Amino acid sequence: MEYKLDEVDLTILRMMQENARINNSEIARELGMAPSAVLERVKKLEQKEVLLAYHAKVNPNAIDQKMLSFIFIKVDEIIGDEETGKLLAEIPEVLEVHDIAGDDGYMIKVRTSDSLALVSLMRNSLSRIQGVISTRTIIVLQTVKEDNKLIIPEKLN
Amino acid sequence: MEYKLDEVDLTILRMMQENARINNSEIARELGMAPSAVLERVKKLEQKEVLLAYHAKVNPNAIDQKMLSFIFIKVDEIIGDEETGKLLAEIPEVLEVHDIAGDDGYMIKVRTSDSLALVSLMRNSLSRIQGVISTRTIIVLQTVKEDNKLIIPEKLN
DNA sequence: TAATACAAAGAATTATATTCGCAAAACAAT
DNA sequence: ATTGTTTTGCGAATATAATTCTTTGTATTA
Repeated sequence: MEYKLDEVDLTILRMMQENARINNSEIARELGMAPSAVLERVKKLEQKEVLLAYHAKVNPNAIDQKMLSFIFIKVDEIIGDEETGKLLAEIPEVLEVHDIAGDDGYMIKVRTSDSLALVSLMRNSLSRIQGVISTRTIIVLQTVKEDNKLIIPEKLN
Repeated sequence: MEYKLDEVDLTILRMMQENARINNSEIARELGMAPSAVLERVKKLEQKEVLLAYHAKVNPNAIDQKMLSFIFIKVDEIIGDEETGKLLAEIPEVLEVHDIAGDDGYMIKVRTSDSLALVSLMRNSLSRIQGVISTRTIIVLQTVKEDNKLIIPEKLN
């Protein structure tokens, strides 16, 4: 699909990326246009799948998800090609699944309560997925930054 | 800080994580309580830093950010300890900065328009940061899943 | 130039957010 | 237990915002 975003769209995206709960009226004020027009824009951006979702960022520590790790997963390319990624994505502790170059495998981002939960996840969920040959785990000691806010340019093209 | 979240709080978190633009009235309906009470809860959750932010998820392709990579950065531990992470976090293309175990270094998540922009970022931004010894780059071919929705339990403790 | 979108404005309506006072419940201390 | 204190929710009132719809202007295209 084509996008063709103008400056108004980009401003909306910038404001909503910063605060998804901002109201249309405030965006309208900022842009100097009517709230109804902003609403139309937003709906169009959703419909064009430029705006994909609105997520509240929950503090992991508050709900006892203190451990973060990344796991590299080597996959038997003959058996599980597309399928393995989908199966990985179904695991709720797995927040991200990336198909990576080079090692014919995936890198996944996983949140668990602690290292025990991580081990059990690896034993019970990961290794039971067809095509998974080996794993290498990266433990995160501390996260300095974690907002997935993109750089939204002033103008496109 | 202490959290002490009850079932009502967890339901609110679950609903807002799924859709940050949901309105208090709908949460109230779901919970069978008054909208004003929900509002109070939400404000308290924000104040306690359980709810950290509300982000719109923007389609990277729509704004010409087609390339995703992870970079492992080895750091001279004597020079840049805490400082290096902060400097990395200041780069707008850098979406995440994680202090990782083992290699005394960081892993960062980076979005750029293309590989050229990635190279220029590494030359101009990364290597100029004090303490950065070496880098290893992981190129993402395709992302299967990327929602950072946590598992919110039915009950805590 | 006429016809066809397309986008925005503005008014009207509906829905939601927010405030506030009150009451009930939970909690703590003695 | 009982008293005092804090917390939490309710419900009504008001303010604010979302949404719908009609109209108007502006591009776009044949």
